[in-house]
Amino acid sequence: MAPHHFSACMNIVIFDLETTGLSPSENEIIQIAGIRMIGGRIVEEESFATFVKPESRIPRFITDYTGISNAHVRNAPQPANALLSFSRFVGDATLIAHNGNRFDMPFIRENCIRHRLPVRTVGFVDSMSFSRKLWGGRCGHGLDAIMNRLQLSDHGARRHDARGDVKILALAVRQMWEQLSPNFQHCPVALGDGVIPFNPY
DNA sequence: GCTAGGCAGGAACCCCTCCTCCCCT
Repeated sequence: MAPHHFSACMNIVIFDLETTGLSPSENEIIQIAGIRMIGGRIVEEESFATFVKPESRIPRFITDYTGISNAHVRNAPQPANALLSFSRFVGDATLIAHNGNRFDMPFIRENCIRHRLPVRTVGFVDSMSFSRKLWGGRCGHGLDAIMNRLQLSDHGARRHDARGDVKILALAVRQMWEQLSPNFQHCPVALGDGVIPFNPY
């Protein structure tokens, strides 16, 4: 089997979560979306998206922010099932999320604990690292700032819906990666670890 | 009309610790 850091750059899943708030220990996941990128090519037809049914109601300000209402999640899978589906989609890919070191990965980890899901380790890269490496520490590294610098439009995607954000993030990652390592032969920023549910199938 | 938790980078300083800001919903 190829070393982890090699396959890491070939098979990537860029993903995003929408939640009921900012605290991984207090708040709940309401949407997961992912899109695959192989060798720098975004594979649109290999996309993943699901709403997730939270135990509590979605606060009004979250519905205003994300466009996701209680009606959207009424018949959605429970968190454990949604996370297991996501894990199957991920396979042995390396994950990328924006500010995922502090937000998305802790949310997944907390949910695995909360719902007693066994976990497995996957490679993880925070896409903010690409921006810091390219543009340094003085400018902003939020997705909006990166979109502006790359002159990326939202391509009609709805911002703050995971399906829209993940498409935009994939384009941004592809461009930033290309500027740092044009052949996509290696990952130009630090590769870390994360956990997602272990899926027995 | 509204909220909250924490990593990483930089400074100051010699190797860690502290601080502040950022960014995600």
